[in-house]
Amino acid sequence: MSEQPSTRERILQAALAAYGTGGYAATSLDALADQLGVRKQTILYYFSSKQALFEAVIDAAAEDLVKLFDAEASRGLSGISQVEAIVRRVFRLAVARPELLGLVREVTRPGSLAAERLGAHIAPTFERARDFLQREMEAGRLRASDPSMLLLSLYSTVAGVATELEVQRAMGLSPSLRAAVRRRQELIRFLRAALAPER
Amino acid sequence: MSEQPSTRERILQAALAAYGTGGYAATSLDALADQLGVRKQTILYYFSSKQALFEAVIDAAAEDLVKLFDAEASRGLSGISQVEAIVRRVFRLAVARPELLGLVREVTRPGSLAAERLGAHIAPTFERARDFLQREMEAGRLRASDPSMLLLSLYSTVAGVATELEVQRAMGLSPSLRAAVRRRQELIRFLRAALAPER
DNA sequence: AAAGCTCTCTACCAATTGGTAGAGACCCGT
DNA sequence: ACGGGTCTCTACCAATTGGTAGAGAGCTTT
Repeated sequence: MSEQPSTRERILQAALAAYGTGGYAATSLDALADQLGVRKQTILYYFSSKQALFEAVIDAAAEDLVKLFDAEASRGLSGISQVEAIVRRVFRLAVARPELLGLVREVTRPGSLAAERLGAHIAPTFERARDFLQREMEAGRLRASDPSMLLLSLYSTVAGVATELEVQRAMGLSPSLRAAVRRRQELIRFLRAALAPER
Repeated sequence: MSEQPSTRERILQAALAAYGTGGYAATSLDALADQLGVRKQTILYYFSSKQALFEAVIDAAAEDLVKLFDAEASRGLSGISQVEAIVRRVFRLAVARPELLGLVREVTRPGSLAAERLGAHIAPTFERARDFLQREMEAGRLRASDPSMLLLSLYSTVAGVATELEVQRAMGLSPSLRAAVRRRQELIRFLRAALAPER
């Protein structure tokens, strides 16, 4: 007997999907309500304004993301193995819930008012990741470089390969699941080469 | 005596900037017109609808991008040097015209109607890039891998590092110009490591 | 000077937007 | 039976949206 999600939860999920794919501005409350089989005023009962809904969506998404990464990071792997585990996790996420990464893209738009909000949630996780990279570099298990910068490169590469479906289509890459798996393997080879310490 | 841009050109430029940063849906014709000191109907005189303006913006942006890359690619460098030259070029572009890369992001949204249009413009350049990578791999000047996939990784990494300003801020990276230069150097080291053929 | 073309404007419009006010239905403990 | 939450609804509203119709100003051509 699976508990059915509350109306509030359903609204959050639908809004996350819509904002994460179509974008915030392009998603009207009416459209959202229609899709849920509910009146717009029901949404405004749970969330006092469109902006408030957006913020709630960001909070929910951030919580999911942080939980996911922290779970993966706490397994205590080392060096490239840990990076590889995270990459696999992100790819699984990109397949299962593409709208989550899409929302991050939406929020990190230049001038976005919501970027700070997401940043505040994720900052601790970033810091731990950076510290991890630094430790591993010092221990000689990763190629030495600027950890912040490396983290940015990793984020860009993984998020891009995982989410840029249209670009992949334009490049003639198949959007099938099997192809995505191959893509992940190629990416991991790419990252291994970039991260392996020099001998 | 520098020729001043025509009204049509000014509209295109302003629309490119607005769509490339705030996004298509979030930019109204009225806002655009205000910013240009012109009435909305003037815009609709040159471009029959908002959608038509968007398409014209995409065409103009694609032309700029293709011209830029082709110029850089025709210098006949080889292997990593060529990749490095492109990366430098993209960074210069990200500083000088951030809205151009922002527009690419906007257009490559999932489900975007305009993605095909941009793709059609850029496809030949992609193909040439892929052929280049393949040749260089066969010649042993780049690490062997899937050229399409490598191209996607390169695009994601470079575009991300060059454009994800909010993410960089969240990671505690300074947005100053000097910091951007260091960032580019770190990225090039990262890519060199990833691309260098195995010895 | 008249006709025609290019360009920007004023005046509107119907549809959609986010949001307010408040009624009614359901469920709970008393 | 009843009063008080909790929830979803109908009814509206002012502002903004993309878009139409057409006048008029300034050219150039005849």
